[in-house]
Parts: sequence; C-alpha cells; structure tokens
Amino acid sequence: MAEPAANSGQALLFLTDEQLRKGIEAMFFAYRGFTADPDRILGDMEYGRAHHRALHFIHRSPGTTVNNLLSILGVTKQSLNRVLRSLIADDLVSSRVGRQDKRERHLYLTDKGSALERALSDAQRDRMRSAYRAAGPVAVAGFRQVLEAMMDTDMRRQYEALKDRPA
Amino acid sequence: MAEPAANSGQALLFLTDEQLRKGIEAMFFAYRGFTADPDRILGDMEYGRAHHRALHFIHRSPGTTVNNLLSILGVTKQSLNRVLRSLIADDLVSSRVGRQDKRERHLYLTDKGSALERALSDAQRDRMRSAYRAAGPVAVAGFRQVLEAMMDTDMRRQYEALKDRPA
DNA sequence: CTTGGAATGTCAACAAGGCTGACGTATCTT
DNA sequence: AAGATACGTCAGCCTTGTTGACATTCCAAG
Repeated sequence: MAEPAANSGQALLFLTDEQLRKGIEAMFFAYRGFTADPDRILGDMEYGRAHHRALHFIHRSPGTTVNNLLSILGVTKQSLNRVLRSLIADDLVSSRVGRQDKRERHLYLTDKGSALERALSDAQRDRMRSAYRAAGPVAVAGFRQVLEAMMDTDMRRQYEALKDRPA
Repeated sequence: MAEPAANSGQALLFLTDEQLRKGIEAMFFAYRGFTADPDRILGDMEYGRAHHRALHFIHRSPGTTVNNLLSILGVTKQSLNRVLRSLIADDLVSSRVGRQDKRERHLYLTDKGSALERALSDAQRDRMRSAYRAAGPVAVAGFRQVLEAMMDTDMRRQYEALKDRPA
C-alpha cells in the first residue's frame, strides 16, 4: 500500500494502490470508448484520428497559426504538416497568409471541413452526453477536477486558454 | 445547444454542448498526461506503449492466454504477437503451452518483466495519486463514475471482471 | 477411427502516424 | 545587412495498427 498509517488512517482509503489501479484501468478503457465513434466514421475514409484532432482545434480557434496548433497538439511540425497537407488538398481546411505577419499561415475550416468536424464531434458528444447524464452533475464536476489535476502544467495552460472561450 | 428547454431547464446545464466540449478537451489533454511518464521511461528503450499495456495486463492476470489478452487490449492478434515476441525474446515474459489445451499459451511475467512493470506503473500511479489527492475523494468517485459510463459495453465487462480481483 | 471444421497462435507484408535531422524560403526585427 | 522566426518539405526511422496466409491442436460428426 502507498500510504503510511500516519494520516489518521481513514479518509485516505481512496489513495490506496488498489484504488489507483482501478482509476488507471478506467482511464484506459474509457479512452477507447471516447475515441471509438469518431474512429469508426474516419475508418471509412482516408483520414485518421490525427485529422480529427486537427479539425477539432481549428474549429475551436479559427484563424489559428500552424505553430499554435503545433503546441496544442504536441506533435512535430513534420507530423502535423502531413495531416494538414491532405486536409488542405481535399479542401477541408484553408490556409491564408497572415496580414500583419506574412510568414504565418492562418487556418480555417471550409464548409466541407466544418461538415466533417461536426459529424465527428456529434458522435463524440453523443457518447459524452449519455455518460454525463448517467453519472449526474456532481460526478461530472469530479470527473473534470481529476482530469485537470492529471494534466501536465503546459497542457493545462493550453486547456485553460481554450476552456472559457466564447464559442 | 443540445437540450430542449422542456426539462425544467435548470438542472441540466451540465449537458450543454459547451460543457460537453470541455469534457472532451479535458479527456484529450489528461490522457496525454496519463501516458506521459511511462512513455518517457519507455522512450529510452526499444519498447513503446503497447509493451506497457501488455505488461500491465499480464501482471494483473498471470497465466492469461493470448486470446484473453487480445480481447482486453482490443487489438489484432498479429499486432499483439509482435509485442509479445519481443517481450519473450528479452525475457520479460514467459509463455507456457497450456496443459489442458495445448493450443493455448499462458503468459507470465519473469522477474525482469515484473521489475519493468513495477517501474512503469509506479510512475503512472504517482501522477494518478497526486491528481486524486488534489481533487479529493468525492471528485474521484465522480471521475470513476463518468469513465465507467463512457466505456463500450464490451470494454465495461472486461473492466468489471478485473475490477474486484484480489490483487 | 478418421476427417473436417473451429480455435489458437505465428510469420510476412503493408499503412498510418509519430519522430529526428537537414535544408530552403520568405519575412520580420534589430 | 545579419540574424531570428515561421513555415514547408524531403528523407528515413520506429512503433503499432491492419490483412492475408499458414501451422498446430482440439473436438465432434460420420
């Protein structure tokens, strides 16, 4: 067990290795569910989960730059570039040269890209909604609290920056 | 917004698209943190996340068969086989032909395998523990509830089967 | 007892999507 | 004019997913 009996030994049972292991396995199985629906939709096309992530965050922050997206997704530019190239080639994403800084490319979803993004996020949201509904508002608050505490500080900053955006 | 105003319009604010989106993004960023520490350890070796998963579940269910592991991990047997082959070659896992059914291979961790499994799960547990501690027991209960509701039914069965195992 | 089907596991080859390294180009900043 | 920054791209590697083909073993029907 992880905790010494020094801590008045009663309120800390949720920190036992056993409880932590259950949390770890719950994370593993739940994440599979979390990605399953969009993956199913994408499986029929030439795209994958990486494309979904790019579409999601471009949707969230229209006009974002490549560098910005890079730091949110936490991948290398070569990796992102491969994805973006195909999205742009297929007219799901448009890339516009920056007005102030012409080195930057600002990314936007096209109508076609918005449609796919919506289909994917609808599927994912449906599952999330039914999980939320089943668990109830108190559980949901706890869910978010634990997840936020689990992030790296850098990621949490990215997350917080997006969190309370208008829409 | 997702919910019609029909539902007495007050207790269901946690089911708005906005709230669901935050949950989705929290899942994304938290999962990165969740895997970051073991990944860092594995990055220095010739192994990856797939090896970690195999070690974890063999540790959990010593003597499990390949087929069993397959259904837990949700990958094809060919994919798992590659991982197992290297783990066996490096003497982290031992594979014994079944006594009753000689088609089956029963999998066990060697001492070396146990040591690596422990190192990886220690790292992951440390992060989980500090997240749990930061969020508190009520939040943790909610966390688990939502995750369980998010799983596919098949996965939930796998999860439940492991959940209350002795050790 | 034999034979065919089902189940288990292995090997081979391919694709997606990460990674590093190196380089070119345009643009901004000093 | 020089250096830094933003972006794109080529080449090559690794992990980890996929399908297809095949060997072994078990079991049940004839």
